[in-house]
Amino acid sequence: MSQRKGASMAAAVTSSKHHEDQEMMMELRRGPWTLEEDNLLMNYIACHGEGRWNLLARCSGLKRTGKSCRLRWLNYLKPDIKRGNLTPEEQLLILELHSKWGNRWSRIAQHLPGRTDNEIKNYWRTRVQKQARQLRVDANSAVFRDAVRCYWMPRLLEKMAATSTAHDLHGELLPPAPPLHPSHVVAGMASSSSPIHGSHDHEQDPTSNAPAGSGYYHQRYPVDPSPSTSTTSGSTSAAALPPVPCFSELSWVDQYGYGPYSYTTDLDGAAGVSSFDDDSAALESLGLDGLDLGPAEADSDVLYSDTTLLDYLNSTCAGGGTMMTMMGGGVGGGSVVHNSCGGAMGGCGDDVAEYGRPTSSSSWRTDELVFQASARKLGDHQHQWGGGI
DNA sequence: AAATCCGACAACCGCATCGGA
DNA sequence: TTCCGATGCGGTTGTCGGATT
Repeated sequence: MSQRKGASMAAAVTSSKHHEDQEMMMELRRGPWTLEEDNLLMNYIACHGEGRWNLLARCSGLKRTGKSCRLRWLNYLKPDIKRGNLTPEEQLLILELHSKWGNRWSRIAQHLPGRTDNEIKNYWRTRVQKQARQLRVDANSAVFRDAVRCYWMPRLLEKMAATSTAHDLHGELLPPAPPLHPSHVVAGMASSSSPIHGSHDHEQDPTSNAPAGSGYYHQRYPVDPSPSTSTTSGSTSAAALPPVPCFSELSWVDQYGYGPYSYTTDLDGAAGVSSFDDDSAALESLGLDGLDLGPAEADSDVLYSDTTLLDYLNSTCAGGGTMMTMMGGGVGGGSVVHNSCGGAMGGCGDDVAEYGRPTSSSSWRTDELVFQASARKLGDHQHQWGGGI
């Protein structure tokens, strides 16, 4: 435990006026929750309901603070918590809402049923801010947000469109594991005091067979695979998301030909479409979907030369400008985002070597390189983020 | 094979706000 | 009006497993 925490604990203890409080503080458990603790908490809430967390902490037999109990419940045990990777729709929504509200995680979370503010916050910090760090720009800067809009968001839109047309959403995005609500665990839970580290359990591919002894994975991540029975808060389907103009309405993507890569036809001509389609298929095969860049492939640099990816970026951003106009109108309530991306992206090809790491490095992800190159270019233009607040 | 690094996320902390006495 | 406990929010840290060296 860190010195900071140790000091804070000590300070809390010494500031306590009563020996009882001191004793209680000394006995307080911290760190990962055990199965038994989860069991206790769920049982208590099942009987008494949520709220009055300090009372709960005192009466439930848990040696935890009310705060800790509340957090455990809200972020982990609550029945409608949705587990698993964020869908492209959700990622897009987060990017857009964050552009409007900033770090108002709880407010953003309200628009993503089943997702917690903590989860969204972590997503932002681990995925989005990572990109910003690599670019050496502030994640809240206009430059970075433009880059997100011109590269990232179109990618997510493509992914969404591809997913909606090529797959059953539920088959693609939902873990097929049978639903098992935490409350189901209460009765049949095996006695165990071993620490639980959910972050590692659920990092496993939900679609893969759970390894032996990983039953808690299913206990942790109750998902209702049936659209007909899913509730708004518990569903993972895109349809369950609140109606957000543009982003959640995939229909216009198809309607306007903004489905997977088709819009490049108008912008780059037939010659560009061919190689582009090849790349898109390959990109798809790698699982590159916006920020969720797939694992680095040993031959990825061979498959996707910078030139081809930059063509892709040029196409995407040029189209993205148009798309952003639509986005700005839909989401921002009428503000129009000018097509700055197409121009800004015009010379990206020359900048990859300048800004990116050597492409011979297998650990370097070409997508990131292109993303950063695009962001650098955008830095020359300093366009303001278009989504109205 | 071992050591180290890194990504991801659960959990904790401090502060702000709310609401009742 | 003030006090105080409960709750909510956002920032930060600790820990783990996997990837890399």
